Amino acid sequence: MSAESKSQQAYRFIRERIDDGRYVPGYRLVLGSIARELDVSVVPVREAIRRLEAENLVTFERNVGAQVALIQETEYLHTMQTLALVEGSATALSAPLLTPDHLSRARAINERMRRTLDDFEPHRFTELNLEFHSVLFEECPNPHILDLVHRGWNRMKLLRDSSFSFVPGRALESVGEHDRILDLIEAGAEPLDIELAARRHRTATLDAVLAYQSEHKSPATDVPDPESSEISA
Amino acid sequence: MSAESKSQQAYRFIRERIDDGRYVPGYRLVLGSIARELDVSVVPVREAIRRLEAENLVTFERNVGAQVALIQETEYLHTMQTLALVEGSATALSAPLLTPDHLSRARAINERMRRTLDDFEPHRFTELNLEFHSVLFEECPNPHILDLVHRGWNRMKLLRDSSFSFVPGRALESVGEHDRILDLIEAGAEPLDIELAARRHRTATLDAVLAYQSEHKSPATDVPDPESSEISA
DNA sequence: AGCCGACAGATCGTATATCATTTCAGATAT
DNA sequence: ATATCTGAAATGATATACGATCTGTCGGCT
Repeated sequence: MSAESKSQQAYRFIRERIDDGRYVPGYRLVLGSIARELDVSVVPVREAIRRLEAENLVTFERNVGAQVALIQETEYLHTMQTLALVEGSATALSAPLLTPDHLSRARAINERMRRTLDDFEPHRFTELNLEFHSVLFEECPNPHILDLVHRGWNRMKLLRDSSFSFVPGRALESVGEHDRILDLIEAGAEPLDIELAARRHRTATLDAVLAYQSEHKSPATDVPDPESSEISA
Repeated sequence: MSAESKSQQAYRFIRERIDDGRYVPGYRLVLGSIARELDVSVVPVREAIRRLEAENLVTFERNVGAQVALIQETEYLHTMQTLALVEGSATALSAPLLTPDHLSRARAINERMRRTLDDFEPHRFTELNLEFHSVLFEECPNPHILDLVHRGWNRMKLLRDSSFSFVPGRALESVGEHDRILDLIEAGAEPLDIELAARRHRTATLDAVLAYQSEHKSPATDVPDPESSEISA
């Protein structure tokens, strides 16, 4: 009894690989290859790719094929701007519903983040950052907004280049802002104040990233060669 | 030379019917029937439905089939809350980019809205309302946020019951708020003030709708009978 | 050498066919 | 009369097959 349809299976298969970076942006998704790898026909794979396309994780061009979405800088800006908006709102909506338990868990995660700064672990820092906000959003009463947050995060993950998500000088400030947001929530601040604080938290990170980028004079995003990231059979 | 793939054709076909109400919420989308009607096979139709599913316009259950999405009251609340958020942001982002031409066009539409109130034309009013905001969003620099606005509108359209989108006593206020928003933009107000004004504009409408609903004691949303809304061949 | 067109391989797009699951009507038993 | 069973019809899910389109390469021409 397969509890999961083959199209769902294909969806998870591809999605997993995009998330963990095995399929980098620009990697070409060939229907036939994926179908063979999963031992299914191309029809369910097409469906899976269509769904990923609707989620903006892959682009699909007629008679050409699909590839993991490439993020351009301007695209990145728009995504982060939207993310700031929905994260701010999600935080404000959740705030009045958070229990002391939530808050203490969030503080604990934040402490761990602080510790990852001593050892230099950008990847772990980023992970914990998502965990931190996930705790805050656990009680979010509006699933739509939560869904938008997740979409934003997924798009962010398409940037494997860590310089897009971690700026050394910025990390400490970020941890401090987390604490301040928790303070606001604990103090029962106005929802709008919480919303704007959370929003600024994201936009400040964005600004830091952009400053860091231009400072380090990174050349334009290059398209990775699909072949070079082929999965070894 | 068909510039449009059959799956896109099927998508537009269904989408059109959902938008204009021929397929009411709850209407069952039978793959085979739609395929025959379009004289294509079921494969492209499935793809089209998957895409609509990703847009939350239809629900698709394994081995059971697809139907036009049903909106529950709580769902409606979440949608409107999200819409208030993204419309507010879209308005604020657009504001500094609007030319006098945009503003005068918006005012003209708003005047027409005022006129529809004399004659009782709720449907026309709702149409013009979308037009009004569309003009404001023409220059929106963030396509993601604009996309979210459109998704919100589409979901709103699933509520064919006009009492969900038009409250007689509220309409006049709404027109007044439009003018006030335009005034703010024209005066070069702070983006945040514009954002909050636009947000309140939507939430106020929502509140009015809910008050109107409970006042008129509408029974719980009922699931329309798919058969009763069959298209006459 | 560089440009252009034809060919071949790869890949996508869709129709058709078959299998699986659900649904529902009608029969049967309690 | 109600509940349950059963089997056929409807519908969805997937595999396979074939045609269409694209892409890149090879050879000829200027």
